[in-house]
Parts: sequence; structure tokens; C-alpha cells
Amino acid sequence: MLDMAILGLLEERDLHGYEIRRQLRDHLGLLANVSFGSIYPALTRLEKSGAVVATEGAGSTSDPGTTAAAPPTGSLSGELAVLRARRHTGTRSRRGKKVYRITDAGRQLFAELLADGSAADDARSFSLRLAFARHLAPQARLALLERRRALLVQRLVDSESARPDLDPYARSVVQHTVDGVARDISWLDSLIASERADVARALTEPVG
Amino acid sequence: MLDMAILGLLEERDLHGYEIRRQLRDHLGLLANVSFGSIYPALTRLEKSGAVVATEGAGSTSDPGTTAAAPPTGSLSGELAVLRARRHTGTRSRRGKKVYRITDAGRQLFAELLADGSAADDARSFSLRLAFARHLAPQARLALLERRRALLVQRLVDSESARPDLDPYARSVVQHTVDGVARDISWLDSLIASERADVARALTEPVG
DNA sequence: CATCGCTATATCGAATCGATATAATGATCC
DNA sequence: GGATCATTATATCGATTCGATATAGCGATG
Repeated sequence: MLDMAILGLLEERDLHGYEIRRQLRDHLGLLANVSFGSIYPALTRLEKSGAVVATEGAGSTSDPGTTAAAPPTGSLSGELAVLRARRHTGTRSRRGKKVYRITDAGRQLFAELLADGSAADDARSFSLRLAFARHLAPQARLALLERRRALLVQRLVDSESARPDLDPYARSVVQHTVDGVARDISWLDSLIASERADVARALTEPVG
Repeated sequence: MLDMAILGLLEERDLHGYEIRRQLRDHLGLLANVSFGSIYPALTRLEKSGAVVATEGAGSTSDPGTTAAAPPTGSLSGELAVLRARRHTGTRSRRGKKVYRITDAGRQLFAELLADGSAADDARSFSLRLAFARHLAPQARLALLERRRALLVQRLVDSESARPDLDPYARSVVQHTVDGVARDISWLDSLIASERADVARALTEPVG
């Protein structure tokens, strides 16, 4: 799951671990507060499998757009700091940013992970897939939305039967959750409608 | 987290692992689909720490009280069945229901886990605590609700600043999530109001 | 210039997940 | 009556993820 998220972000631009975490928090809005204990192992994983490559990025804080790969310093003090750090850590290069870039194999893997229907069906996975839905073909997008909708409807039905005797607090929690699912479904409905409209528009408006 | 959930359910009645999973799904409505790979290790954990005791429950559903530990048989056919099973599974006794019962230490632990403010602040933990809020003192309930509310408000504020350029799909996900948080807050508001009303009623209506 | 807070990488143990194995029991069908 | 299938039930495995913690550079603030 994290692998897909990371690859999706790297499709956009090169990033280092810390930035990936921030973007994930912003992209998935409050939903995904991923731990560094997940991110760094995931990056190592992806690097070993050849889906990404790491470039040792020195320099100061996030300046996306200009900073592509390792800029040859620019400031004397910065260069000194690098040398000083090198002295401390031994053989390894400066303990600094490690900027990751996606490879062709990584793009391939991302496409597979994104499209794979047999994957996890939890809310996080779905939100993540939808956030990257621009990378999907229109019919795959529709399938994603409709599969999710069917799942939620099924859950609502299941929850209607078999409701035991709950005290007010537990009942309130359950009810709030059920309302949330209903809300999700109508959200999906609007998304599905707009997808269909797009498809229809593409059909009636041929040839750019 | 699971430990608290299990202990909370066992406060109500004795249960075995499979039932615990069902109840968890029903109590936390669709939110908590806990895996057996979590439940059984958790039960073993709790048993080893003395928070629960396991009674080998043979026969049909929940009949707590009569069934104790490994009975020295009584029926020949039962003994044969045990031996047959032993032949299959090795040294262990009959593969049957294991009904768990909470101990005094377990009740103590549950109270601590439930009240502990320094614990995880994710949605699941909160929902779980609220579902068991009847075990909390009124002011602890209020504190729980208000702490959660403050957290969500803070997140809303944070998300208002620093919103990057998102494509329509990602934006829709973020917006839906933000709406969900706002909805959660007004839900909390109603719960808080009703808690305060309860407290006020208790004050103006003294002496049972 | 000391200290604080933010950026940044990294690792550890524990919790959790998802898949799978195993088995008893009950229901359905021919 | 017996074959077959779904459900109930416990258990374990490897992989993922989490939460805490360590380390360190850097800019700002007083």
C-alpha cells in the first residue's frame, strides 16, 4: 500500500522521505499519517527491487522545481558542513537528503499496483487509488468507484441485520459510522455521475 | 488497542476468539474488521499477563460457570476423540472452543487503558473508548470528547493553510475527508452537549 | 553563543494484517 | 445415508506498519 503511494508521488517529482510523508499527509488529508518507521523501510525495499533510485541530494530545505538532483553545493559553509559530517560518519557520505527518483520498472509497478483489483479494500487503499485516479483509464476509474460503492452498500445491508443490544454510547458510535458510510456512498454517486458524463462528452465530441 | 477492546467485551460476558471478532465488528460497526492474526496473539498475551483466564469450553455455545479446565474425561467416546485428535495435532488437547473470562487484574488493566490519555489518538482508538464510555466517570467522558474535538479542530486549521495544487481526483478526496472531519466535530458537539445536560441534571436533582 | 525547534534519516521491538492450514459441526442435496 | 459445502473455530507464518527513540544539521530567537 505504501509502495503504491510513494511511487505515485514520485511520478510527479523526485522526493526524499521526509517530503513524501508531508505530501502524503496533504494529499490524503489528515487520513494518512504514515510513520517514518514505514516510509524508510519502504524506500529501501523499492530501491532494492529497482523501482526507484536514490540520488544523494545535498543543500538546504525544500525548493521544489529548481532542485532536481544533487546540486554542487553553492555555499562555502554548506560545503564545509558536508566535509565535517563526512569526517564524523566515516565512509558514508553526508547525512543529508536522499532524493529518490522513479524508474521505468517503478512506473510499471505503480500501474500494476494501482489497477490491481485483488488488493486491499479498506478505506485508505481506496482513497489512495482515487487520489491517483488520473493515471487510470476512464473505464478503470469507473470500475474502481463502482466496486467501492458495491462494497459499502453491502456493508450497510449487513449492518441492518444483526444489530444487538447496545448501550447509548456504543449505539452512537455505530450510528455515526453507518451515517458515514451512507455519506460515502452518495459521494461516490456524484463521482460516478461525473465520470459517466465525461465518457459521454468524449463520445459526442469526437476529434479534437 | 486490541487489548482494551477485548477486555471491554469480556467485562460484559465470557467469550471466545471468534465471537470477540464478531462483536467487535458489530460494536464498532464496519470500522473495526480485526484479523484473527491479531486476536489470538492478543488473547495469548492477555492470558500470560493474567488479565484473562481461558476455560476449555466444550459442547455448545456459551455455558460459563460449569465448564472448568481439562476434565479427566468421564466418557469413553470422548476420551477416544481426544486421543484421535491428539494423534492428528500432536500433543495438544482437543481442538475446541476456548472461552475467556476477565480477572480482577484484567478489570484493573481495562480501567487504566480506557482512561489513559497518553494513548493513541487515531479514530479507531477514540471510537473504541467512546463505545466503552459507560465505564468512565462523567468528567472523564467529557474530557475524552473535548480532547478529541480539540484535536480535530486543530487538524482542520492545519489543513486550511498549506493546500498545494491538487488534481481534481486528489482534491475531491481531500475535500471529502475535510468534510468528514467537520461532520465528526458537530457530532462531538452534540455528544458534549448531552453530557453537560446530564451533569446539570444530576446537580439539580440531588438525592435519589 | 546557548538553546530550541524544525528538517532529515535510520533502526528497533511490538502490534497488526492477510493468507493459509486444520478440524469439527451443521445444512443441503441427490 | 452419505457426499459435499458453508460456517464455526483455533492457530501460525511472513510481511507490513506503527510508535518510540537516536542521531545530527540548521536557522532563529533571546
